[in-house]
Amino acid sequence: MDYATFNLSEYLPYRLALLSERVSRRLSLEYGKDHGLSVAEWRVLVHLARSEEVSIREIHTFANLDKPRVSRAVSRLEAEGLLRKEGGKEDQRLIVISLTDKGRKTLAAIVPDALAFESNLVQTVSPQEMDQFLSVVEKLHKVLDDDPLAAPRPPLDQ
Amino acid sequence: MDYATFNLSEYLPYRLALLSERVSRRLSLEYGKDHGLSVAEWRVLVHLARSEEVSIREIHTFANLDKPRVSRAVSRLEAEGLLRKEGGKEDQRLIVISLTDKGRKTLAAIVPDALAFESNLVQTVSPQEMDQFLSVVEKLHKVLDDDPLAAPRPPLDQ
DNA sequence: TGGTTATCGTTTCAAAAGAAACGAAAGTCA
DNA sequence: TGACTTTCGTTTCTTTTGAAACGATAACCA
Repeated sequence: MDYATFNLSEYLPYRLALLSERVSRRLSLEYGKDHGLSVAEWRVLVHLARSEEVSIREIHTFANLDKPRVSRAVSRLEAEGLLRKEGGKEDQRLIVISLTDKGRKTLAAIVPDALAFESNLVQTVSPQEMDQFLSVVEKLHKVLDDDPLAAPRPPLDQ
Repeated sequence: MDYATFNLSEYLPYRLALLSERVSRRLSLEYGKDHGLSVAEWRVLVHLARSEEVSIREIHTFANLDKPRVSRAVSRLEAEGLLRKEGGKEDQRLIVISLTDKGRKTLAAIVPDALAFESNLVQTVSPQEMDQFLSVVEKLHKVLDDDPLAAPRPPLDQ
């Protein structure tokens, strides 16, 4: 009957999910309100901010989104004129995705808000505290990296 | 063009989501594989571990699940015989949910695995590091608590 | 070279999600 | 009392999700 001592609100996986869900939901108001973007569309767009030409596969790998989600997000962003899709020249299977001017303008409008949101969020956390926090995050990831049943960690974006 | 320096993989909300998604997905294998539980069903069940009789509303409040999700998870768990639903005596609107013996057995089987998963996850993190980590988590929550647009934080389970 | 295998992006399809509306049961208050 | 409001859990309805299958292209290799 030992399970009676189990406390959900102190269970680390739940705590991580709770914080992440709260932050994500609040953040999505930031880019969803004015620009009607979903989480997937936001991630696709900001990934494009740093890399001029990418494939679906690359976004899938770097932004922790499964292939169908990327495919759909890219199609929607194309339909709204924020990016363009072209057939690959070298490899015909690949699709070359790049930002349009409208996409660049949208990014230029959203990114400062997103950064301000992050700054506000961490306003009471000192740089040392954040370093230590992130080092714990890294340790948790490392354990999962060694677990064959865990999803692989996306590579760092450059 | 300042957005070109934006790096998704260093953006805190994304880092939180990435870690949480990786942990949750791996954990769900633990209780999903043998017992076929969804995240919502798992949360409902472990909330019941500590409180004998609860309502849908209470689970909704404490386990960070919206009402339809709780309602459906409870119905499925009832269909599988892990819990029972009874009409409230005092307040006829409330539903009194309690574990069955089968539910208790399932909990007794799953909770040790879940705790072992957590122990394994934090194996390389010292108690002090975890305390500091959780204090940063708390600081981030506090900022959201002051934000009227953020979802309210669920109260601590006792 | 030709046959097999792997990878690309899309689509299918069944299940899950969640905002909104709902009926039913309390609570409020003139 | 009786109208109005609030809260409970469920259901409706549309959208999203994601595993699996798919056709198309490229890579491998005997």
